[in-house]
Amino acid sequence: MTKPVRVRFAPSPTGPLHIGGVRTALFNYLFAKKHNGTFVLRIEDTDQNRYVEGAEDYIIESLNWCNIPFDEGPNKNEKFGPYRQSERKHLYKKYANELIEKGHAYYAFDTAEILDFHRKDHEANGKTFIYNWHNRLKLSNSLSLSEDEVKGKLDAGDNYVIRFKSPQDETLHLKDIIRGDIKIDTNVLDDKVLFKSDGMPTYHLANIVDDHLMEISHVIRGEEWLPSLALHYQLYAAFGWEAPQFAHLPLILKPTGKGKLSKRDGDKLGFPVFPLEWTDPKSGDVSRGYKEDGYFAEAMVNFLVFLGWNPGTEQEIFNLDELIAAFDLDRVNKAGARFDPDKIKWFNHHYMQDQDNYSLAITFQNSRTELADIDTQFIEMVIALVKERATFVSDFWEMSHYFFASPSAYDEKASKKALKEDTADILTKVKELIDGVEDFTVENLQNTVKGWITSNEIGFGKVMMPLRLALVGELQGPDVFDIIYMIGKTETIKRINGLIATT
RNA sequence: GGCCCGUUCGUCUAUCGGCUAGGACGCAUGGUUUUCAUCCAUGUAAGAGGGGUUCGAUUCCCCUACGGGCUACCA
Repeated sequence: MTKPVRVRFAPSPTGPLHIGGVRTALFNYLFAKKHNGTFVLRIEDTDQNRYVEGAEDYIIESLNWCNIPFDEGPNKNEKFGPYRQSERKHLYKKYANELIEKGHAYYAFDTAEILDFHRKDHEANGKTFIYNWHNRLKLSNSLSLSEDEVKGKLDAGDNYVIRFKSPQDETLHLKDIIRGDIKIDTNVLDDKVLFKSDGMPTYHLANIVDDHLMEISHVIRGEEWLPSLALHYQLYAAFGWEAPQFAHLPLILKPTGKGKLSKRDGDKLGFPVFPLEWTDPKSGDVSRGYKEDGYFAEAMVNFLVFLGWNPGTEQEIFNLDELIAAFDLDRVNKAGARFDPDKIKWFNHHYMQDQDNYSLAITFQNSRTELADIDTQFIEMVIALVKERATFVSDFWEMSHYFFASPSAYDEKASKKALKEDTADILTKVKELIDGVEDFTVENLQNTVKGWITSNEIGFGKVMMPLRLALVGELQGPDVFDIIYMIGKTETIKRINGLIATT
């Protein structure tokens, strides 16, 4: 009997969740669902200085919008709660003390200034300052100081941190599901701070303690955590706990240029890097979101899942259930993936076709004041006609405004192409033909006009192009007879007259 | 600088020693639509370099180069 699968997504509420975080959450979610497991959300807010108002709500709303809600988390199935580390503060000190008692950790009293001095000094000499076995006895800590001195400092209320005592001359064998075996020489590791002088644990301690307490079976996180894996392994060993399995996901890189996709790339590169729009509570700056930019959550999820993973088949379109069935950590890539804004548009166009026309109509109607008084069912019919060429709901107006209002001008290039000397005469005749159609259906309109064209050997272009120009104002859009049917006989005649008047 | 991870078309990727290196996005061309787009078809374009191992390496190993991450009392 294997342990039940429990995974967690553990973001820090320091701002809006960016697209890389969404992908990490998504992989966790898929893995959990695939194995009938539990997807936990834990808020890692141990750094009080970086806490941002509203970020936690934003994270939760984002997961919900993406349809990857957590099973356990703040205010939800709090079996192992609380799920905010700030609310678990009282827990961590005990574990830090346990490590000290076991000889795996120690008090350190060095000030930030002195450490900074050492770092700069080393850097100036082309070296790196590492706080570990080779110099810890020369620094101020419970390993270098006498018992009395340590007690004195502690009793005096001096600031202290608790550091992990990284061993000397050991080789660690780490396992990663995606990357395989990794060997690390402990001599290059530093004595990481586990417990800060402000009474809060660092990420490392809190993370291990909580993953253990919350019975996390698999830690699926970004590759930026790989360097910390050695420490985390040692922490589990020091506590005598069984470590979860680890999987470090490849990073998402900028579309062009160097480095990983960052929060600031959004406005710079002209596409959103956040799932939802975000207004910075301090500066008031607004960052675009995929939702507000008109992307469908399914499209974003489908796009994101292919960044670093593939099913091994040629299927590209997956709904969430299909993803759950197909997902496998063994098929996650090692190399970072560049973000491709064009491809997510392609997914969006695809998912646009799957959308319900009525829902689209309502969204469209709400987005334009011009449509306030239009019958939603009429809009729905318009959408059915133009949807196949749209990527976003925001494309609709541009490609369908003529269904709702007469063209205000005629496109110059289109006019040149469509208008000939005999155009007025032809349109006059077409107008009469249309006026004469009793049973006003697309089929009747088509038969009438096309029949007339054929029998008079006029040439379709000479008739259809100016007719389209009259109705649309330019040479674009769906079938002319669909447009005529939709706007009706009176309006059609009015628009034809409008064009004739300009010739 | 140190440590760790990586490297197949421009981009996302398939290939788990036998390859005429496949698919998708993008781009180009053609067809459909006597419009524009959609759609369809075709084309374009790749295993970083050098050593091994092997009958045979994109695939396994080593080196180099390049890319990425980490290097805080941040996560």
